[in-house]
Amino acid sequence: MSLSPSSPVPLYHQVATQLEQAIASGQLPKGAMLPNELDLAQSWGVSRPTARRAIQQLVDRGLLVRRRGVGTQVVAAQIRRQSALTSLYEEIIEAHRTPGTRVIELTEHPCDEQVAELLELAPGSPVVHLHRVRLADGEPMAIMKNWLRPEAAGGLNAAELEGNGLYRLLHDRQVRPRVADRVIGACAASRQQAKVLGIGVGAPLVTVDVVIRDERGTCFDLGRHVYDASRYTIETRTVQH
Amino acid sequence: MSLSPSSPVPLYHQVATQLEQAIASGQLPKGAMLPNELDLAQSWGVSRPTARRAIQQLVDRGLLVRRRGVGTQVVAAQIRRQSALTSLYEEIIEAHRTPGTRVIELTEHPCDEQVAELLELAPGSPVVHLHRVRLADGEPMAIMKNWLRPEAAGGLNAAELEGNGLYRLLHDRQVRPRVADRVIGACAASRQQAKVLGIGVGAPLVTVDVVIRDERGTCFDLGRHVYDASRYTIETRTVQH
DNA sequence: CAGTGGTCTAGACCACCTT
DNA sequence: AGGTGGTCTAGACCACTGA
Repeated sequence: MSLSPSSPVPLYHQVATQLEQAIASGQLPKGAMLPNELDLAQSWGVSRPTARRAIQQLVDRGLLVRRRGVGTQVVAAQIRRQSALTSLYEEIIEAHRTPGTRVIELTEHPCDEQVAELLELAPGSPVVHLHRVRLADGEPMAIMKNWLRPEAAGGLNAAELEGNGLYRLLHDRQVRPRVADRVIGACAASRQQAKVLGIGVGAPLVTVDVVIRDERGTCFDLGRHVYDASRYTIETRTVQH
Repeated sequence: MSLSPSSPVPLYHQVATQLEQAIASGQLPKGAMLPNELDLAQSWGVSRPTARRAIQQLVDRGLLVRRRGVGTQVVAAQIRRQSALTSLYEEIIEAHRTPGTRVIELTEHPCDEQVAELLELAPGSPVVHLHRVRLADGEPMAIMKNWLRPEAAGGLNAAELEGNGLYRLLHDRQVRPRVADRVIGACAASRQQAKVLGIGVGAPLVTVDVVIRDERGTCFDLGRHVYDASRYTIETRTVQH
């Protein structure tokens, strides 16, 4: 294991990353027991708290399981990327399909009451409204509507949205999502939705309403997204502490 | 703040709990800045690492936000219970509705190949199959099918399942869920599903496939659940690190 | 520049599990 | 009894923010 103590990336994170790779590569197969903390810390050349922190990171993600008095065990080689706050755009790429976007609308206009309340703006303040259709391999897959605080979305244009995920672009503008609240449900496709997605009226859709906050705790994005249920599912992993 | 150093519940958790209550009660309103770590640690009578750990716990749940060089701020008074691994039974109670269960089937029989692989059993090994309809205020809300390892579900009977959530009963048998992988999607109600749920054929359903592992990393439960989308949504909170 | 949170270390004690 | 992970402490240094 090769660590750079002077690197800006923390030691515990370097350790965790390499440990994760050892699991993903099968070098540490499912069911394998790890050495104890002191041995690991010594072999990594770090203190016990630092070693613990690295291990804990993988425990929190469900890759390792620990039991007091027993030891640390590898649960699964599976390395599901925590879909987290990443955009659908990246998910499509990871599935080795070609993402695409059609921008239907990108306007700035006064917001209604409901949007104002959630974005913590005065009613009637200007907000950026974005309406997209997301494609995978050229076929429509999702209808995505977003309402953004203008200071976050300023200067966005349709051209760059066609080639990048929204969050990628916001990231470049120093807008970083931190907390995402989602409400996931289902509904039947309306006539309009069915037409856009190329499916039948009444076909099942997965709906996701999302509220995104930045590191200051202020909400800068509301999303109302619907997905063709035959083409998309949401995968989550929860770990009990 | 009153702490019991000799209590079996860790200090950092006692602190976190009381801090959470202060936020929930509005004593620390949304947007409020907390004192710095050293002051907090001193006022709580704990060391800085312990204070940090308590704070971090709330940061991970999205209640607090921290910025280096700036401070710690309350994000939201909202205290969404992380639906986590809890059963629908508890969720219904929290919504102040009356839960109910109809046990349709509770049998032990040889499993098919797919179930065997996921439960890590030899094909044809006996598994417990459970088929329930969940009610809220007497109205059907979800159809839940589960396949359980017999050593986990041994001795379950229909009577106790009518009055308790499955996980409550497993908990009493020392079976504790640790990692849950969920795949969430949507589908249209079949004729049979529609009849059971009292909705129209083709009505949208939320589907959840779940794989539950215990602290040893072994999978002891598979679930295939469908919910009436007009009555149920899934709420999640994700925090980016 | 002063103040904040982020990282890292060293060592102590304890609760728990296995044998 | 011996080994494991879980908790807690004390103190040091650093990176970042804002005035």
